[in-house]
Amino acid sequence: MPTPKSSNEIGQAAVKRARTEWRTRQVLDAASSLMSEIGFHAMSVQALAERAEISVGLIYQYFGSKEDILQAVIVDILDAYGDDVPEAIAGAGDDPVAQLAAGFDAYCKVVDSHHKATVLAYRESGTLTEEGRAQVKEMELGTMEPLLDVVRRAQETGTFLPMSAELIAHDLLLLAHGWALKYWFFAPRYSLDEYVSHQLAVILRTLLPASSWKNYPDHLPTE
Amino acid sequence: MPTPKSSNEIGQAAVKRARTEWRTRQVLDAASSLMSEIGFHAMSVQALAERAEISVGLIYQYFGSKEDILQAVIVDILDAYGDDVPEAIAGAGDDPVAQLAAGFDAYCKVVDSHHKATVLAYRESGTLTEEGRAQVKEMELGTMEPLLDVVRRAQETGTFLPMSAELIAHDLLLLAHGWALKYWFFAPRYSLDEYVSHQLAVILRTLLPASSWKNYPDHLPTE
Amino acid sequence: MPTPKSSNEIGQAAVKRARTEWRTRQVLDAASSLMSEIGFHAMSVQALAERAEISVGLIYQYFGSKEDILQAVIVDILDAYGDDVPEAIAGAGDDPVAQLAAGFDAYCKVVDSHHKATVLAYRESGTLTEEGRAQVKEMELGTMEPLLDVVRRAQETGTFLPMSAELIAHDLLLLAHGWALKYWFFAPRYSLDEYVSHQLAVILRTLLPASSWKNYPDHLPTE
Amino acid sequence: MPTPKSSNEIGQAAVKRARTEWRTRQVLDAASSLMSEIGFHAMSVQALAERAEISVGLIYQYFGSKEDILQAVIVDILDAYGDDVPEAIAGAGDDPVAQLAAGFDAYCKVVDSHHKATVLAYRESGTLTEEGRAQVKEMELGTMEPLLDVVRRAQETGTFLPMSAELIAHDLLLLAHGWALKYWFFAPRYSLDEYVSHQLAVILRTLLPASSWKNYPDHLPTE
DNA sequence: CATGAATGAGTCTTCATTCAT
DNA sequence: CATGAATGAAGACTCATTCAT
Repeated sequence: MPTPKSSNEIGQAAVKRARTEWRTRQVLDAASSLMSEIGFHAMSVQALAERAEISVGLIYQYFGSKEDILQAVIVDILDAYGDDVPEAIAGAGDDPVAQLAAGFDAYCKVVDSHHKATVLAYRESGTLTEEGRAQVKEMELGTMEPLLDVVRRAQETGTFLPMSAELIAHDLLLLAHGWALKYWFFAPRYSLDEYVSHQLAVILRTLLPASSWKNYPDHLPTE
Repeated sequence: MPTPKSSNEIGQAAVKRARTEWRTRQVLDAASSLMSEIGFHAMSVQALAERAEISVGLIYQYFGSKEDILQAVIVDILDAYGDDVPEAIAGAGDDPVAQLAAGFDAYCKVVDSHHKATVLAYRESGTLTEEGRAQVKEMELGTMEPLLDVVRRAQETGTFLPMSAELIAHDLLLLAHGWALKYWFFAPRYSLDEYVSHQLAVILRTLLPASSWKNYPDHLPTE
Repeated sequence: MPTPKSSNEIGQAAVKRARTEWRTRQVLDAASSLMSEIGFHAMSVQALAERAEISVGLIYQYFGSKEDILQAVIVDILDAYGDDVPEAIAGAGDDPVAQLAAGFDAYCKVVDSHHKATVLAYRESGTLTEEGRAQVKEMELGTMEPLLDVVRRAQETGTFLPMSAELIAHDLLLLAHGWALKYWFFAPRYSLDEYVSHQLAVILRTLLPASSWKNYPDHLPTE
Repeated sequence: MPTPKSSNEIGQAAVKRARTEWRTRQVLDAASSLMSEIGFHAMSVQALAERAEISVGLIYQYFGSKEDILQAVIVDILDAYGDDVPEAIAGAGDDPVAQLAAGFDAYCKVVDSHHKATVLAYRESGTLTEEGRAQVKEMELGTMEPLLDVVRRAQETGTFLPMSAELIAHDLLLLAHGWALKYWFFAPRYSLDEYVSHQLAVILRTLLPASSWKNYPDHLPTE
């Protein structure tokens, strides 16, 4: 006996979609925390189901395989950068130094709030399929893009010295990720702000001609 | 403790020890390459045995568990730093800039030649036991020590600016490891030397007062 | 805890419970027969699964380990005594001799019907954990209790001679178990009834004063 | 180069034989204690070699397989009865009651001194091959023989009542073995002598006509 | 004789995935 | 939709046995 199609069918579909989204999020969050704690391989799908308060079978209706979950978790983190970093840059006015400072700060804040998941992404990306890995690599390069743009534009206007913007952008990423990768070392010794200031100064002393350092007393200590 | 056989008993013991060492190395090398390729968890002990051309049982005579092998592989890499880096520094004369350049260069060369295993160490150190992880952490800090010393001594003589030597040393490590962590990105685009020059310049511009840059034309481009 | 389905939810739960019980019994019976045939250690879990017509994985959903199965099998046998022996005694009237005869007979009948499993319990109890062994010991003493009670009460009324009731009860157990332990010798030569009569007579001639033997012509042959 | 055959070749052979015997005993003793502690299956040949202070390879020159060792250990115990029990009976004079008492006492003393190995024989005899088991069964019946003979002869002279001598002899064995099988229960509560007296009395009250009990005040308490 | 390094088949156990309900 | 019972392939690890030295 087929379901009677009532007039509020659209409303029901919306409810359905919302529920699906809610379930997916629940699984993703549970997976993220569980994997961070014990790692992808040590996490059984049954354990994940328990943590997510969902049945094993249902998980397999949202995700095709255990690996798909890992993929989704990593993508989920990388998505976070897409929103926050450009927003911070956009709100930093016209000065490229301020833009870079704001962007890097935002980037590091995301790393900090997801520091376990960030390490997870480093650790488990080798577990993904070739395609999955490719997607993650591409997305990661994408998170770098806003910072890269700031550097390139400032080089064009002559504010930053000419040098490989790519390398510099990678350094920024690496130093930001470093906060997560060596969290056990840094977190007990430095505040996130101290860490960010230091690393930003390192990069700015490379990017800016020494003669203009004095214009940025907030970011570069006078010698 | 039965009857001693003959006068060349010591020779026989030496042969035995040599064989043991050779086997251990065989396993370690096979494990390192196999784990780098497919990861620790995906590597079955059976597969390791085949790659090492040794029986499964014998592996367990040298290593207590699969995890012990991982631990040994990681320690094995970390050992490589202990020899090369101090030697490079010692052979670099009295100038701290030259020392840092030589040390960092040596460090990066080790990273480069073990770049897969270096990534492995990042990836899989979470798989180790608490003690194992502690040992690895400590050893890793140990690899940093020689570079840290150079920085500290140069700060005392006023050659380097005063700042957190610890943070700088960690940056050096991170940037060196970055070569391995993003090998897929860097290696096709830059030579190792280019990478090293760039990163060294970044750090030196931070450590050296701008007024002394001109004294190191090899490491710092004139603006 | 998702939406309750319908009014027959309780019925479904009952079905589930029944299936679980059935499976457990399936495993226990298969294990009992297989272990009796070839021993605990020679029985692989794979073989057990095949005999029980169940998958290996499912066995581990009901039992935590192979040893748990052994424990359960032994406990299962010991449980059989708890029901039959007291019932037989209760149905034997007021005469302690009749009670002892009925109890011992029931005991031996249980031994007979589980003679392989009884030997199994002797053989493999050393394989259990300390706690498992303790539980089995205690349960075994429990199976003795009803017979011990009969003896003690009859001693109080003077029907039985005063002597260590404990030793007598243990003798009864031992002689009953003897039927299983030396089944290969006894079974082809004597019927169970003959065996029981003989052993009961041995014990009664010890417990009863010679003067009262004539009152029990069914159990004690006149000289 | 073949061994030079010297004149004291016979002496050397004797030395060789003695050494072999000594090694065999060492293995047997180590096996007996090790198996009693942890069981046959839990005992690895390598562990046995260590305990026996002998190499693994050498064990396999004296015994064809691990099971052979078990067989040898059990036979070794059963041999002990062959010497002691007949001797005790022979030294007990002409009275069958005294003979039985002496024989049973000797039997129990052997059980007591090998109580762990006795349990071992019960536990692990199922592990033997068909032939091995047959040999052990036969030998066990052999240990019963001397006691069986005493009973039969006394029945012929009318000292003991006519009844199945076989059953009685088995009871004696069972009760003797009971000391080992329930050592954990009996040993802390009774001395071996008390145990033997009790069990002997049980059997004698069955074998002897009540009218002759008074003639054996040492073994049978007057009512 | 004596050693113990070497083998590899076989064991218990886990867990991703499916599917009847 | 949702469940979780059921599956069985695959993995780490052990250990009886052999054999070159």
